[in-house]
Amino acid sequence: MSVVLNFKSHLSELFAQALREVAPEFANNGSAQVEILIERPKLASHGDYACNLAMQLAKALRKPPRDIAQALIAALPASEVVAKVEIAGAGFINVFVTTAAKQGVVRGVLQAGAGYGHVHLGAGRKVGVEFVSANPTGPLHVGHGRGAAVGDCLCNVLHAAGWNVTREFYYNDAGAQIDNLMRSVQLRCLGITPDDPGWPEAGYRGDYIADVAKAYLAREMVEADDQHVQASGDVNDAEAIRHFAVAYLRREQDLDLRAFGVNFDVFSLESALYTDGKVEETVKKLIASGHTYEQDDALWLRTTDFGDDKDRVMRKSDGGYTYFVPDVAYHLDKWRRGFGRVINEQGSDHHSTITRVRAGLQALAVGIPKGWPDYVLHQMVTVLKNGEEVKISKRAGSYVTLRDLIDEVGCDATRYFLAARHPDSQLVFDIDLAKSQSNDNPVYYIQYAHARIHAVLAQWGGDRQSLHHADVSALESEYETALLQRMIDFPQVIESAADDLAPHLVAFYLKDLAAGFHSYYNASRFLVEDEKIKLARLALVAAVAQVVRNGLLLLGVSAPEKM
RNA sequence: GCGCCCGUAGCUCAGCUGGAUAGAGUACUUGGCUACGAACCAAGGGGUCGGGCGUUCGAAUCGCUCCGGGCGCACCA
Repeated sequence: MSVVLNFKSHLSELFAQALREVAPEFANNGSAQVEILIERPKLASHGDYACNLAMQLAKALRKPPRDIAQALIAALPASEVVAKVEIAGAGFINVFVTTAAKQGVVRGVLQAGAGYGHVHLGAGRKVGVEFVSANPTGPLHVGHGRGAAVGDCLCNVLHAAGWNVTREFYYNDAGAQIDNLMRSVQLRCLGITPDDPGWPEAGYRGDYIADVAKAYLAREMVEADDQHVQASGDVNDAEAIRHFAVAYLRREQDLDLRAFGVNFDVFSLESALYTDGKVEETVKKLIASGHTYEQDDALWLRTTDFGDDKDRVMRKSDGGYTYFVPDVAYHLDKWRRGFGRVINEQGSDHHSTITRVRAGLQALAVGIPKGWPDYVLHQMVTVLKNGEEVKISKRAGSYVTLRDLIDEVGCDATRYFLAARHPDSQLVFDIDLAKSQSNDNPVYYIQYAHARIHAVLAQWGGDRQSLHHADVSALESEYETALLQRMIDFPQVIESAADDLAPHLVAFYLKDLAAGFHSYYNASRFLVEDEKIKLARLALVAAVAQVVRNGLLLLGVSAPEKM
């Protein structure tokens, strides 16, 4: 007998068959349609799975829902998985799954190991995920940290859901902000500080600018994976300063990201889009498309043809391009690299670019689908320190850097904090709370479950491989079946997180799983006399540890065996 | 003014492809280590799901509207 673990789809098929018998016109190839929804009830007394089919059909069939439920149950094909079926409430059909069927998950988890939970939604298709993409004009702050945590976790989840994921970082290393950066460093080289009257309004005021200037004057070398830049020390060489400052700050950002456990496959430079001629090419294509026009010495794109509320300038009257032109060129490049799907994770303050970029891509008329690319926008992070909000402004030099957070509250806790909330909700990061109560952080609660299990397994000292074939038929208690069911849910959590682009679901799932384990731990003993019971329980908790570990790795959080 | 997001327990947040008695953490009260890790567990109080109207057998969830908060509305990026 093959082991059924995806009870949801199994039950869905059973109900589809029953439906064909009871109301054929609503079945798959019938004229009317109804969705067969199998959900997990909140209360255990309502069974393991519930189906609301009867209530959906009641009106059309003009029969009481409970009568329809009765008929559906009568028509339900036999299954080894189903222990009991009940009608409840207004007409819910509650299904109880046999404990024996649930027990199969233990072997399933232990054999699949790190692969347990993986699903095939993506079918190996390519998806490009761009995230962080901070301007190389200063250190990464909390907001970037949220982008890094959410984006990286999303990538992990998509990978687990069967997508072929590429992580990409885009550097806006051209344009006006970089000019400001260059000028700020140059002034610092000349000994002018932000407090001096000659300091420009748009200049960057942070202390790190002085560090860059000092390094430049000292003719330091910036070494990183893809770049080696030697400072000339010449205060009058604007190009050399620009080049060095960008390289210096990119290196700092890379180091921060690495310390945060986030790695990218591809780094794209805005400046390269100019030097490679991709910006020019995009402009020519847009002009050829007929969606552009000249007005007031500027070149405009008629983005209103594609749903924008007003047209946008492409080439300014001073001859330079606006930001969104290289952005369109960049996305055209992504499309040509074969990404049928692209997800951009950004702060919600960038949401106005969405319409523009999509409009530009549509104007190109190269076959890019309308809603391409996808966006995940995280809301702003406000930071509390000493009970007061810290205003983040690069220019003012007021900062809470990602590096500070990693140093003060740790990488694991920071990642968990930033990834464990819905991207749509604003986030208050209370630094004092995160620091002072770091032991109450939910991430430790989850890690503790993992460590506890490993302590038990170490105490036992037996061959862990032997647990893969343990007889688990003794696992019948309330605690045990609850844990079995939670582990069965894991693949569906990954599926939902990938579908909804909502990595925080993994964090909440893990908290529930850990809670289930801690309750079990306090209510039971594992190293008991009875060999069969002992091995069954050890197999169960070993499987739980595996799922906890798999989930923590999705979040980019470590799964320590001791803490 | 227009667009996007949010408003759920004192606080921080889940739940939102409509489902049954709205959940967790924290804080507060009480109990549990001479047995595998107490960074844990068990029990208790705490709610007009921002307000109103509507759709529905059924609304925290969908629609409209009002109120409140965040972000964005450049020939900046």
